[in-house]
Amino acid sequence: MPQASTAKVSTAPQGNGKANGSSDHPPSAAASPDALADIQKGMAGIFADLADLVGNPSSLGSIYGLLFATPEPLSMDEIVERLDISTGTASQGLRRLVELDAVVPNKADGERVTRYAAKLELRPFVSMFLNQQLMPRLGKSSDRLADLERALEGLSPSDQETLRFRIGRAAKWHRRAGMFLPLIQKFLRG
Amino acid sequence: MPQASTAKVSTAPQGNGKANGSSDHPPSAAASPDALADIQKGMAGIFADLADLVGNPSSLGSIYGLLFATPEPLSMDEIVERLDISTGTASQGLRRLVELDAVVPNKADGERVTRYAAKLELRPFVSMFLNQQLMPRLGKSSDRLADLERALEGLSPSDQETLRFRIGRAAKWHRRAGMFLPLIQKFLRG
DNA sequence: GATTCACTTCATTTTGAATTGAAGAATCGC
DNA sequence: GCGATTCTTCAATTCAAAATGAAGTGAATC
Repeated sequence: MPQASTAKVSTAPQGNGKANGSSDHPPSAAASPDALADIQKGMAGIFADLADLVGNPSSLGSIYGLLFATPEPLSMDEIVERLDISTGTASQGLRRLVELDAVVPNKADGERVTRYAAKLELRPFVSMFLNQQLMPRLGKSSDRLADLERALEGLSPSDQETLRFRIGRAAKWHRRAGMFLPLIQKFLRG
Repeated sequence: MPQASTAKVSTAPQGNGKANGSSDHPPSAAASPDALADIQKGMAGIFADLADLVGNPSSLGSIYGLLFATPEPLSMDEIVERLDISTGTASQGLRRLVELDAVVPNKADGERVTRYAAKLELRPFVSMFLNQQLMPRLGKSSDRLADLERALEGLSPSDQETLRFRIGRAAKWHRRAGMFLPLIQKFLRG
């Protein structure tokens, strides 16, 4: 049972959220105590689950989710505060997200802090998963399968026959997968 | 770094492997000390990695891999011995594999033990992954997204506009994914 | 119906990834 | 330069999933 992630994702609804610099809409028709914070929390949770589904630390997802649901860019400190994570996690997570091109850092002119915004395209996320997680692993298994096929030599003829067939079968699936992934990428692009 | 799994998968190449009941080919042209055991070990490793790639305990993969590379069905004890895992792990792993229809149990007539053989079709494996791991999670996220969309009410008009757009975008990707998975299944079938 | 053997269950332990947080580095304004 | 502020690093900690193994269950044999 893969646990719905993130018992946290900020429990604290303290004062008003919305710590962003510029904008300052008159709170106008604000309904719930802080509806925006709730939505941000929700998004953080959703993306946290998604992240660990594809084998990434869920904090990565939380951070991205928060930014995705935040109109204005956030500083690292704001992220730390809202998600209630450590500075270390935030720092590393942001670095990774920037590498993945899922988040854009922005050190504005006279500012001291760097602020981060989510790129709204999710494609990089997906294709990063395909390229960095699936492809390399598939490649490695294929190589290993090839090694095994070579090792068949030293087998009794009957075992040799059986295993050659079976290894061939496994290899066939690897080939299929290897053909599909690029195909999926193309589909995502279209 | 997801560690290439399974430092074990049986280190011990003790005496002769091949503990299977019936067959007993004259070892004929046996080259390496025990080539069959090596291949089995290799397969166990490959499938262990694959298993944890898709979020299953790697022991599941080891067991399946071993059976996949074993001409004759194996008893639980033989599996425990060859993979050097505990009876508990083997018992639970086999149960799961049988549920997944990846392995067939066979309590032969006058025998006391149940012997297990790998089903060679890998399709069940793949489609199980799609159906039991991906689909449900995607469904859950979709629901959660819908909830968030409803929560937009209590937002300032400008935030509302921004977030409606963004949530819509996330939802679009979910829909795409939801369309693709069945499509992949069909491809696997063909 | 007692004994043996095959298997299951589950409380405990192990393990390894994720997280923390404080110390150090870097950067900026003065 | 100096101090203040932001960010990075990494050894130590936490935590949950996986593995263990011994006690329990059940079935087959005599």
